[in-house]
Amino acid sequence: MNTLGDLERAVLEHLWAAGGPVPATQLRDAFADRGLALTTVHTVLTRLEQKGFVEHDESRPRQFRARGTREEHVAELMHEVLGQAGDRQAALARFVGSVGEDEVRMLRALLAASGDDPAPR
Amino acid sequence: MNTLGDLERAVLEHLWAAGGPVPATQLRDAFADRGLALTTVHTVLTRLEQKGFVEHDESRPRQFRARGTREEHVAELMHEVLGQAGDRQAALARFVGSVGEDEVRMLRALLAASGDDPAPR
DNA sequence: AGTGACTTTCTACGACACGTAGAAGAAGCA
DNA sequence: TGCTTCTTCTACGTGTCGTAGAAAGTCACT
Repeated sequence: MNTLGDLERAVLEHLWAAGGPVPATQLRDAFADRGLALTTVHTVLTRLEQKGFVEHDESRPRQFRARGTREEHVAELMHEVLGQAGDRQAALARFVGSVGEDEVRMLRALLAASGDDPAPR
Repeated sequence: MNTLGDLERAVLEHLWAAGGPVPATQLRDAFADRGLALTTVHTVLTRLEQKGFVEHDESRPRQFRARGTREEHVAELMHEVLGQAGDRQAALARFVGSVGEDEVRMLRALLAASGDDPAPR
């Protein structure tokens, strides 16, 4: 399922934030506080790629980028988690019940908007 | 966060399904197909207890039970996951957007029900 | 009180994931 | 061609998890 280590997550987070493609060296510099070796960054990127979270092009200094956005990822994870519930309705009810006031409004708006609209992207 | 191994998860699942308190021997028998030793079950239960998922009483053959329901757990996980999103609204939008037709209706009902009611608990 | 059965605790080992990186090979540039 | 940088290969240390043996504790019954 979704097992990402701390560094893996941090790197993926950085790629999400970057938006565009990023060379490994830039990631190493971004985590300068940890003093990571470039090979370490490469290893992590390779593992993230194996897990399907990252891809790279074939330019000389390779450019890495996240596949999908952080929000897509989160939504997907929420689905996976919800899938673990025996009673989906009950789980959704609890989720909605413990969500903030503002978020409830947000949800109402979203549900109203996607009224009979099929495939809202 | 949410790191449960396969066996840990299976045991917790069983406790959730059982509803009530369960002795370790019963769990061992429930997983007879795996031929687990009783001590193995105890180890797993102890670890689950350390992680806050399980508790036991002090009766002679100890009775173990899950803290909280599976649905509570799922709802909590969904919150944790949502918390990882930078843009909560975008994540929620994606989540809602990719949820089934029936579940959308369910959500509408839930949101309508908890109208202006504060603290649904 | 003593013995046998069952329960709980302690300790440990193998497997695997992850953080970490050195060493070697490949590619580009001066 | 030689130097520099990038990429791949391999590996080690640590932590978690599945697994369980050994030891210590508790109970019931004779």
